[in-house]
Amino acid sequence: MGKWDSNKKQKLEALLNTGFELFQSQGINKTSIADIAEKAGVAKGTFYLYFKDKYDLRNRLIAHKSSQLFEAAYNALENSDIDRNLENDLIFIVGYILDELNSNKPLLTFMYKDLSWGVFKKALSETTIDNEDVSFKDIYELMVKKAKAQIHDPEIMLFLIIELVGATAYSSIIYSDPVNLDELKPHLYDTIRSIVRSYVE
Amino acid sequence: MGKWDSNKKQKLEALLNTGFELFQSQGINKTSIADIAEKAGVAKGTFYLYFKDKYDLRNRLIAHKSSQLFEAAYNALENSDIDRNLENDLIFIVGYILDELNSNKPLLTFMYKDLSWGVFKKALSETTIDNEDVSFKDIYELMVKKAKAQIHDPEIMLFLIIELVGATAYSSIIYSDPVNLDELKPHLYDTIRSIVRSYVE
Amino acid sequence: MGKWDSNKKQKLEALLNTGFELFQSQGINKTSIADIAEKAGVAKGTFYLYFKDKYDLRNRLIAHKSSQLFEAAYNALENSDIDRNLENDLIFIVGYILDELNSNKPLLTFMYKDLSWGVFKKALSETTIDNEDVSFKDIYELMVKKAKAQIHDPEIMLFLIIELVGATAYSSIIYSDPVNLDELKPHLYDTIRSIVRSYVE
Amino acid sequence: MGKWDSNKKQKLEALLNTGFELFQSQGINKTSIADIAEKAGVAKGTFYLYFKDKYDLRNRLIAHKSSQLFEAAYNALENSDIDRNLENDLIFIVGYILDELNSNKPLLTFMYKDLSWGVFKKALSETTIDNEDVSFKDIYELMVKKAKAQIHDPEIMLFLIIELVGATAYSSIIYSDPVNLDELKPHLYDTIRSIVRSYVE
DNA sequence: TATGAATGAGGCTTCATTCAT
DNA sequence: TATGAATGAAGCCTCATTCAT
Repeated sequence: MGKWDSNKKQKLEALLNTGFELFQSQGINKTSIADIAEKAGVAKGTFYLYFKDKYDLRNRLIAHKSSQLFEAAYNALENSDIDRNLENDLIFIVGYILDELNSNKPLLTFMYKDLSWGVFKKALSETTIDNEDVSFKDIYELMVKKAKAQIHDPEIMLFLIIELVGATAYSSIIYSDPVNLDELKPHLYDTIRSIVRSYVE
Repeated sequence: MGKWDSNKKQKLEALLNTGFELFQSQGINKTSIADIAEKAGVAKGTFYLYFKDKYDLRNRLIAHKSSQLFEAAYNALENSDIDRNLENDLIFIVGYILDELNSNKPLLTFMYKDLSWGVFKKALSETTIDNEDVSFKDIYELMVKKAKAQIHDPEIMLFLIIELVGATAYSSIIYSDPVNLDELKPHLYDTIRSIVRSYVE
Repeated sequence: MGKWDSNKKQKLEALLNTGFELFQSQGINKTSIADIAEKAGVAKGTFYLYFKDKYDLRNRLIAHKSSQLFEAAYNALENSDIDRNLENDLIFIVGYILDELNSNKPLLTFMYKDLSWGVFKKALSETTIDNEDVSFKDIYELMVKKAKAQIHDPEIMLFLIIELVGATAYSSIIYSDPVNLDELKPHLYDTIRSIVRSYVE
Repeated sequence: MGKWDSNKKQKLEALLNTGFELFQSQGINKTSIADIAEKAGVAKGTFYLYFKDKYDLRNRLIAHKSSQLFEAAYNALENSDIDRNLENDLIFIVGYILDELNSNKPLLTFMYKDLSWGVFKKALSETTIDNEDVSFKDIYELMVKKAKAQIHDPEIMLFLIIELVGATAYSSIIYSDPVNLDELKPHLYDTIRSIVRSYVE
């Protein structure tokens, strides 16, 4: 990789990092492209060489960060010594992600706003930098396949779980409303178990 | 009521209606206060006599519209001949609201963005214009009380159901992703039944 | 005086007092008529029954306050035991007013902005509430007449002194630039004495 | 100098000139940034690339114009054949400036409003474009040094003279109150001579 | 006299985007 | 690729003033 290319990559990295920082801390509406460019140390015009507009940047960031989160959760699962089965695996992953978001509320806020299943699915299919061969989608498929029992409609099952967790977690973590995360967890885990069981043939 | 008071009420109504229309059709970001005022036939300054800013208007509209929706759903339930019990009642209400939102997608879009459980709870406590004595909160409490079995943590149960339905419905109705509403319904109803059952003591 | 009239007078008083307060604390540009009316406890429209606009109110206040200041200075002079002659009298009055303004900087700021000799002369001719027969103009004329020597062009002499004192005092009291009030005083007094002497025939 | 730099300078010049014109003719309160930009032939946003707000522009203009005025007065003095000494020099300069302001009342109005000794001192230290090495401050110091007698507190002496002249000139030129400029001059000159003499050791 | 809702012109400022360099 | 001056539309909001009551 020539010096030129690495320089180019540096600017892209700087824009991504700065964008993430600012979106997290101030929200996307209050972050201007001028802010991002200045803080990233590049000219305003340069921004447009890499992104269509700030929403383009945001979408890329959401996909990337979600993907990273699932990746980390899965790695933790692999290194854990819990009793492995579909229910437990899903709950471990949910728990990991909830704890992560709870300790990084700006990240939660950033990811949640305008988050759509579409963006999400894209993120789940995305292969992360560290593990270039496997996406969470692949992993989930594997988990389903390995399950002792047959699961019907696994995608819808995942959809229900993710939306349920996402929506309740946001309210719980950000507003502690109607209960805080620790109080929410048992309810959530019970519900997830119910959902999984109802998809077992 | 003096000539002024009625005039005042008219302007307020005009602003509310116009705001709702424009937020629905263009989204809040692309709707300017100037647009609202002009279309409502009042001066720009008049807007500020009634609302702090456009987010204030939006919050009031969301609360109002949500409240109306629940009210209508409950009225329909009362006039229906289904076998009445907590599970059936909740599913009827969810179904009614989903159909309503499915046939009025702009309303769904409008209500869902930045919808928080907090705003929602406020809406649920709000007494509608038509039925000045009862809020959905009251109704829900009654439904719980009437249930044959004891329900523990009814508020959390409602929270789980509402967030689950809200999040999945949005994706399903707006993007038909991962499935369309008709395909989603049975999954959703099963899940709701599971949830309710797990809260029965 | 009927209740009606006294009520009327009360509103006027309230507007004058509130206007003075707000002009002093925030400046005239940042004070709106709405502010004044609200704080004075009257309706906005009422303001226009008493004043043409806020500049009208300001001019009346400046004239009134200046007049009061000179009145107070003169009263102090009368009760003092200094060696009475034109030079000493003027310096006493100047000193009194400077000390007053130094301890009430908002008053100085308020009076100085846009203060014109025209407004001032009007103020000097105004008879104050407490002493309804005599204005400072009368007093000054008396002082000049009583002087042992003849003074030519007494009005111009007063003009020079007032403008000199006003302009230097403002800079000195507000900014301590180029020197603070205590350092300025001897210079000012010397200059005033020089001026007076040059008007003695 | 690149094409851009020269372009930049042109825009700045245009804004300065237009701002001066409009402030002079309409006053700063009635001059909007939109007016200035439009008349200068630049976009409204461009204004903000050069100035923080219109008061920033005004301050820069006052400093610049004052500086120019003193420069011109000093040049005239150098080319005159009066009997040179501190008193005469100062009176020559005062006279020159008074005549200048008398024949350019809008300039006087513009410079006088909110003029502070602070702004002024800055202007006096400013080196003008034409004569890049010498400021009026330097010149004044030279004049004082060259004086046959020792002058104590020369800065305060200048302060007294400038404030006296400024304040009286304004009233006299703009309102002919209490006398017009020609009538005022001898009084002013006498007073200046008195002041100077009182600072001679 | 007194009110205060309504007006709507007009100010300030931001910022995404372009384009000449 | 990279720059950043310039643009100008667009937004928000304030506020003096009017006028029906």
